[in-house]
Amino acid sequence: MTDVLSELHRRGLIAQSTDEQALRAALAEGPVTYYCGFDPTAPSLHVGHLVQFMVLRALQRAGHRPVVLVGGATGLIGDPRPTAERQLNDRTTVAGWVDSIRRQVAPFLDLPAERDGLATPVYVDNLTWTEPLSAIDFLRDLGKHFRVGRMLAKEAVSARLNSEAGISYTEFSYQILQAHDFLQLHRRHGVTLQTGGSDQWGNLTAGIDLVRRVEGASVHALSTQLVTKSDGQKFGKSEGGTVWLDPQLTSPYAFFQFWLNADDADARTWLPLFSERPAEEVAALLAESEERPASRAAQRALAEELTLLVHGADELRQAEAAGRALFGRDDLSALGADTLGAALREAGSVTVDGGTPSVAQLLQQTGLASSLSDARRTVKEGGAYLNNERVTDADAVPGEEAWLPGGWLVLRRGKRAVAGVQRATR
RNA sequence: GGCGGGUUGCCCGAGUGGCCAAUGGGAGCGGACUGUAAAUCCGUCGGCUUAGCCUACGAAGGUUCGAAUCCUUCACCCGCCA
Repeated sequence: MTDVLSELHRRGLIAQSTDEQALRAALAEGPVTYYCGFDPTAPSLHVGHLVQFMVLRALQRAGHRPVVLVGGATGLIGDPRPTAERQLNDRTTVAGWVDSIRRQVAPFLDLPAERDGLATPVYVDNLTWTEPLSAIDFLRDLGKHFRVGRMLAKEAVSARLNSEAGISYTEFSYQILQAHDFLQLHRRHGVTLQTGGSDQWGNLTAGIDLVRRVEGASVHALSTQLVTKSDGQKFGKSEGGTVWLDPQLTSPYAFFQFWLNADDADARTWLPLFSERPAEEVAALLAESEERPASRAAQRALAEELTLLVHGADELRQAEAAGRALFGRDDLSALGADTLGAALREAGSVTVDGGTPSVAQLLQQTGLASSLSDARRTVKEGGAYLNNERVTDADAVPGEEAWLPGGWLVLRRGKRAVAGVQRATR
């Protein structure tokens, strides 16, 4: 059995762990059943969640057994964020998100299970055991094991107590529910290890304490390093906002572009985190990036590997081709209708029927501009292009000669944001 | 329950009757430079049928020719006291 911990360390994935000697021994001894939870706070997971999958996959590859929890119950309560109280989402919304996230998680672990004969993941929803829990049970059976002093000392809670926002009793209780999850999974599936983000450390240890008190068993926790950006901004945002894993919310093309556009400094720190290539290959790519930054070797490797993982081979091929076509030096009219159409559909496009709208309207309809005012502003700033030519009049309507083969217009905002407009055929 | 402080645009934060769509900083967006990078500089940064109009400063009312600014009530947050 390979030493997973060493791999995880090498890749910079580990932030903290409980007694590493003991954990290493447990992992070496035989298959360990481990879990990681995802709360449904949005319809989709985003790139920030990928770190968790990297850890889950590495453990699975090393012969251990994954359990994936989707927090149908905890999603209704809300894990305290450092800044402010969460807005509660209604039950049907959360239930819908549980389903979509559950489906989204599948390819990460099911595919290796199927293809490489690794352990098949078990999927659970904590609503199963949290919903039937009465207030009496909650307070008597669980509450008694928690000391308020310790709960208050958790960073997530103390940060909020010291902030203007304060904290509600609802969110204060969150750690008890997550600790309960660990206990339930320990009982039901023999789970002895929980992984999660470094911001989850308090919740992870709450679970360990509860299992020890109730079952007298010693279990482990592993937290992942927070992925950062060199300029201090939050990881996982791009021009269009959050980079989602759901292709409906973030197209495979946009996903690919997100990685390709990473800062040099970021790409180098992210590559070991997100790449499952052998260590020597990663080292070679980093060296290449260092010597010839313009090659963007690290960025390319990230874009290719992760698009393949999240969206599959077909989508990767199309995303790559689209990028080549739209950012190529070639004249747009030199592209064939097929290439152009495929690229623009990948980048995002709209169809117009009837009269052609003005440039400003098209910018807004394609989502390149958030409003008509924004579109006009963009044109005024010289940031709007039609078929690679700068547009100067926001109210101008593209003439007959503007339409490219296949009935396409190529609209661009700034250097990178591209969208297609197709004329309806009738 | 009482007293005090607070709630401003994506975020932080000025503004205490007209010159306020609201100073400043950050983020975002665009331009120049580049490598579809970073840094830097410049511009921009509520919406619309864009030389004009509409909606906005926790919510609802009120005073006033005129309110983010004054008054009343409500909601929420923070602190101190019971």
